[in-house]
Amino acid sequence: MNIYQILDKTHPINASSKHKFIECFEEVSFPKNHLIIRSDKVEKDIFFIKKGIARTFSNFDDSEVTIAFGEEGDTIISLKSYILNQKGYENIELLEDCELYKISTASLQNLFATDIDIANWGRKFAEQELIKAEQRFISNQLGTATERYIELLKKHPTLIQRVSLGLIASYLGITQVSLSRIRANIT
Amino acid sequence: MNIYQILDKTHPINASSKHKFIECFEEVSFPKNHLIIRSDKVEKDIFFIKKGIARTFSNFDDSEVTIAFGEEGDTIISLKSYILNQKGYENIELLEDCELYKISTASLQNLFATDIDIANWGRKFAEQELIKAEQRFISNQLGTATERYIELLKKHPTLIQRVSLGLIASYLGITQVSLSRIRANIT
DNA sequence: AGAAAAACTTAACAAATGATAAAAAACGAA
DNA sequence: TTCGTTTTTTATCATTTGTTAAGTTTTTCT
Repeated sequence: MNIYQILDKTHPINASSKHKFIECFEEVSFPKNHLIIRSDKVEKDIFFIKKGIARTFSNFDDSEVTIAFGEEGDTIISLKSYILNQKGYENIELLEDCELYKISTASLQNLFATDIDIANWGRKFAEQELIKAEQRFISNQLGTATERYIELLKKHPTLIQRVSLGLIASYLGITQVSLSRIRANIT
Repeated sequence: MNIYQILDKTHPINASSKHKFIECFEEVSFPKNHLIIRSDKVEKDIFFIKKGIARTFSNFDDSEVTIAFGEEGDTIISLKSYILNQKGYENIELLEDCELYKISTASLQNLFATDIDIANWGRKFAEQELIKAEQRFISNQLGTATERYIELLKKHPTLIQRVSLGLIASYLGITQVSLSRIRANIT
């Protein structure tokens, strides 16, 4: 998915603003297993996935939560770095070799402050992420792990082939062993 | 909390834009138990709480999830109406007699399209809600209901006095009976 | 104040999930 | 391919949370 499609997906931008915007991006590649965002750092860049898949997760004590998976067109971002310029709670690792579009938060802030079309793009971007976050929250509060797993299968059927069971389980908020048991029961 | 404080809390706006912005608000009052946002409607307005407390919840089948409580300075909003102009999944009821500031989404869209300062205010607003949503999600995935209850007590000590146990339980994702048992165990 | 309604607690049993361990299957590198 | 590693399954037992029901306390209304 190229950068034009990625930006347009969020919000249309007029041609001259879009040109200015796209000039700030750089294409980069990283290998599988690369830890691209670290929770102990204020991250200076955000990324969009051209090709590949990533996992956002958070560590506390000895346990780990998978917050999200990102596929082509999705964003790799430390929210607390991007929004508050603070150390985040997210780590993001690449689950495959990835091709990414990179832009610095400094460039973004500058574009937001000077171009109303891009400012509204930034607003739409946050709003769409917010909708996703709330839907995710509601579906995790409702129903059993079995229901959530079946819903995930329906919504992201390809994900199960690309990602290990343990990570899916951590995304669903259960242990890998529980998920294996659930799979045995629904077939 | 007045409308100046509420708007500034999110993002500073220059004086003339702020004046234009505030002119679009209207003060309204509603009694306790009023259902101000309904999930079966596209809502045309959003509200900020001057005085009082509200609860956002979602119904599916026969169960109900409390998504959030809103106190003074917080927003009463159907995200899907505001962002996508679609019917939402949220109901919002007032838990006390409330004084509110009201603005139409149409006015907001108009302000966003024409004033870069207000567009960036809208961006910051969505971003801050996003941070809250993600923190909430992470803390609900981690640890036991007991830990989440203790965390809530620390973060919002006044809430427990203003809101019934059943609603707190539904916020924590457990039943009222379970929460009562938890309270009996931690004292 | 007194009656009715709502909120909260307690208890017993059921269901879902966690923890641990061991075995089987799938995957990857030499 | 083959050996070693990782992933997945299966099983057992412990813990947490849900369900139902009954009883107590608190709040609300007249």
